[in-house]
Amino acid sequence: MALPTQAGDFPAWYQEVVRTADLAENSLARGTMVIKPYGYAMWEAIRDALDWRFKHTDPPHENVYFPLFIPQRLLEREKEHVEGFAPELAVVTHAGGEELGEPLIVRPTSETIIWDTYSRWVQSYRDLPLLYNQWANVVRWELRTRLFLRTTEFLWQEGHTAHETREEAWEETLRMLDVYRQVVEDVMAVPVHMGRKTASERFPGADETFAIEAMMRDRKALQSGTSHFLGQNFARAYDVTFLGRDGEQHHAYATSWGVSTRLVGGLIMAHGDDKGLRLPPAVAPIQVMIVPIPGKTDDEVRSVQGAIAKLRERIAARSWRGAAIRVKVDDRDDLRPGYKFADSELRGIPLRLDLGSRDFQANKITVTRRDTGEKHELGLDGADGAIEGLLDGVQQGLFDDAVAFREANSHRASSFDELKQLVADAGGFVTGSWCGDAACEAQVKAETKATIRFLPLEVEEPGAPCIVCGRPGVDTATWAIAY
RNA sequence: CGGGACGUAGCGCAGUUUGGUAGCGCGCAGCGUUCGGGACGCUGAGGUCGCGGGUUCAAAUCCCGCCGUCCCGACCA
Repeated sequence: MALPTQAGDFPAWYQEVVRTADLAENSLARGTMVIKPYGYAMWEAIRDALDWRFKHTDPPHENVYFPLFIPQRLLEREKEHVEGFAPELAVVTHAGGEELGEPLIVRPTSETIIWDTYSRWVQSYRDLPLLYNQWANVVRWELRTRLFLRTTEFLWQEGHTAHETREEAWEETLRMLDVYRQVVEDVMAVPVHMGRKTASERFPGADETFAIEAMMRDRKALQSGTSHFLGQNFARAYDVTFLGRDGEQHHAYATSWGVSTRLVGGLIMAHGDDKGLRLPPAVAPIQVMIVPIPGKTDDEVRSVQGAIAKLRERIAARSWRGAAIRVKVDDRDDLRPGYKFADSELRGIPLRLDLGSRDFQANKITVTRRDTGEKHELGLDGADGAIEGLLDGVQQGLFDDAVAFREANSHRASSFDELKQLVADAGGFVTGSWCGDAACEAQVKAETKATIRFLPLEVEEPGAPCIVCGRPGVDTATWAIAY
C-alpha cells in the first residue's frame, strides 16, 4: 500500500486503494465498474455541490434529460464531431429480435441530439439563452480503462447552452469553467489550473476548449473538467436559427461543459498517501468516526458506551458548511481498536475520536486528524464544539498540501533539452515558450510523452523563443505527462 | 490492431518443466483467550483447475482449437 515514488507503480497503489477502501470494483462487462456505496456517496457530494452552483449562477441553469440512444444519421451531421467520436462509439444494430433499419448510437456525449432538439425550440432571440444541464451516463469504447479515471460507461453532467451572441457564449464558457474550479478547489480541495487547450487537444466540433488541470501525487496531470466554446458549428449542422433583433436570421452560439466520475479518481490520486485515502470533509461520506475502546469490566464498557452515545448525538446535532455533521460510531464488536484505526485511515475519514475508559475517567477524548496524523486531547464535554474548527482545518490542510506539492513540482524550461530532462527526471508541470506550431507540440510528445496540458486563459506573448524550434514564441505552454 | 503475461476457492497465489488423492495465505463460519495502533489458538465450510475436443489405465499438468482478462503502445472526461 505504500505510496510509490515511481510513477509506473502508481496504478497498483491506486487499484489497491479503490478496492480496499470499498469504493468500486470491475464489473463483468468490459471496462465498466460497479460503484459501491462509499464511492457513490463521494460522487453524490461532488454532484450535489456542482448542481447547486449550476442552479445559482446568474442567470440560473436548469436540469433536463435527453435519450440514451441517438439515431446514427443525427450524429453524422457535424463532420468534425462524428470523426472525433467514430472510433469509440458503441452501436446498437439489433433490438426486439430483429436487425434495426437504422443503427442507434449509445451516446458518447449529447450535443447532436440536443442541438437537433434545440432547432425546434429556438425561433426568436427571445427564446435565448437556453441554459440546460443533464445528469446522465455516457459510453465511450476506450481501448484501456481504469476504475473511475477512464471507464467504458461513466456518469457525468453535460451542460448545453445556446446564446444569441458570440460574447455571451464566450462568457458562459468561462463562467462554467470557473464553477468547476470552485467546486474542485473548495469542495474536493484539489487545486487546478484553468487554461486553454491546443488545437490537437480540442473537443471535436469546438472552436475553443478550456479545461481545469490538476496534479496527481505521482506528478502526472489529470484533465478534470472541460468547457467548450462551440461557436456556431452545431447551430449550422442542426439548423438552429432565430430571428434576431435586427430582423435577420442568425445561427445561435453554443457552449458545452462537463465533468464526470473521473473526479472521484482524481480526488483519490491527488490526496492519497501510504495509509490510503485522505478525504476532504466536504466530500467525506463519514466526517467523524468515533472508535470506542472497550474497558475490562462491564461497568467500564457501559460508561464508555453511554458517553459515546451522548457525544455522537451532540456532534450529529451540529452542522458544518450548512449540513449536519456526518458522524458514525464504529461499534463492530468483533474487531479490535487497532484494526478500526487503520480502517478509518484507509477510508480517509477526516477525524477520528477515540474514547476508552481511561479517557472517560479523565473526562477527555483523543481526536486524530487524518490529513496530518496529529492528535489532540479535548475535554469530553466540549468536544463537539471543536469539531467544526477541526473539519475546517482538514479541508484547508489538504488543499494547502496539494498546492505546496504542485508548486514544488512545477518548473520552467528555456530549452528543449531542459524540458526533456525535467520531464524525465523531475516530472510534474513544465512551463515554457511555444511557437504555436502543432509540429513542435507533436515532437515533444514523441520524444518525452508529455503533452501540452494547458495554455494561459488569455494569449500571453512569452517574449522568448519557442523552446522546441527557436522561432518566436506566441504562447506560454505547460507540459506534463497526463492520465 | 502490434508486443508481452496470465486464467486453479470470495481475493491474492503455488502446483504444470517430470501426468498419479486439489494446496497455501488472507477472508468467511463456530468456540475460547484477547482488546489504548492492522491479535492468537482450535475446529470447519468453500473448487465443473476458463471452455471444447484429443492422447492415456489415469490430465490442473501433454497436444489441438476456442474464449476471456491484465500490462506496454495508438484513442480518451
